[in-house]
Amino acid sequence: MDDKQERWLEAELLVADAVGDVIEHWGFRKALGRVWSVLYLSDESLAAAELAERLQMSAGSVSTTLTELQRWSVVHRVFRAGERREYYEAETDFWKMISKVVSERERFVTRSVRERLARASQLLVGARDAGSRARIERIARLQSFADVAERVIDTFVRSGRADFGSFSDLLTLPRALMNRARRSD
Amino acid sequence: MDDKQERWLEAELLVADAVGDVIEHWGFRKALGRVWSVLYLSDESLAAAELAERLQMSAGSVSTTLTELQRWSVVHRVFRAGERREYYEAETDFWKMISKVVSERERFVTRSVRERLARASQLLVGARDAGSRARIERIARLQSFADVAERVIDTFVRSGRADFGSFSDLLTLPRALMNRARRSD
DNA sequence: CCGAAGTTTCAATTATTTCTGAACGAATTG
DNA sequence: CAATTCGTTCAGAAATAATTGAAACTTCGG
Repeated sequence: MDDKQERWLEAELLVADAVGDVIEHWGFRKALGRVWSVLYLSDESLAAAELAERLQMSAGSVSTTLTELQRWSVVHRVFRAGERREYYEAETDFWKMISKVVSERERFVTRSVRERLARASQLLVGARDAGSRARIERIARLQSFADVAERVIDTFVRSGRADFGSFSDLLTLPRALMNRARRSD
Repeated sequence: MDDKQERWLEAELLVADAVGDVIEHWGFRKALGRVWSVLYLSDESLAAAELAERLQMSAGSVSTTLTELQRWSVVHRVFRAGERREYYEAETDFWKMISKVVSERERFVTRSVRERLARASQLLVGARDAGSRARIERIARLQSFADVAERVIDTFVRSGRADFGSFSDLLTLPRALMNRARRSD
């Protein structure tokens, strides 16, 4: 029945857009979620052209999106004997997806931020007055925060478990160093 | 010494931009991280004008940014007796910040996505052929994924601990329902 | 080798996000 | 109550990001 087909296409889009919105909320392009969804919902692997058709995207955009999804190990290319085109299927191990994404984001913190904090700290060495000491201390806090964050995320990626308990007071300065007006709300 | 002051300004910007980049990587505006940093590094609470000055932002943009930071409970307004202007200070309990953000993002999944998945599922009820059944099953998987995700995130927000072990095979379909070409890479 | 089919790349366009600056409003003071 | 100081808002400007469409490439069969 044709009615059935039509309903299915509507349902597919509904799901694709929902997933697209979720991952957009987590900082990715909506298209990534939409393409993954169609692949996930499909019985069999699909070629780029079919994705473009179903999601009303251009060939270029589908290509870009598939490349990115593969970079995140969230979609895989599959080989079909005798077929010229390339087919794709969705990764279904969600843990793989999460851990890949998280560790990727972690790498950024590690590499780039660390050295900038260190450089900032360098700029202040030798200063002896109270103000400077307090500033040095605060930068040091951010650095140890980066350390802890890296450890926690690392453990998370490895084991699937995370404990953020140690984060609470990492940034809070000892009373002695504080000199603030009282909070109003 | 003026040299000291200059170095400090440079260090401050270095830190602010580093933090800005991090939080940008996690899906927020860079300005949020920059403003939070300057507040965190400061001895005392600061007024909007000082933030604008130090970060070279317009008054409007500082105002918007501070409002958003407060919405996330990441910056607080403080009252200074006898002063007309409003002053701000950084929240230093990082756990508060994380949990607020995560629970906010969770809310989105809960509200909007659930009903769309349900609607998609509705569209397919009654279909008896194998293809339709498989599709219904896959949508059901996404739904239970949403359930589990919500539980895990909820626990995380409450306890600071998360265990993603249960995620691995949630989306994977039973062999019987699969009909795919073999993976090529 | 040629041509067809499929894919990637990229400059140009379009859409979206963010920021600015000026106007408005509220609060405070002389 | 006029003048001043802050803060917010918002229309338009500027900056970024995503998408298209077409050209360039790649692969493969003949």
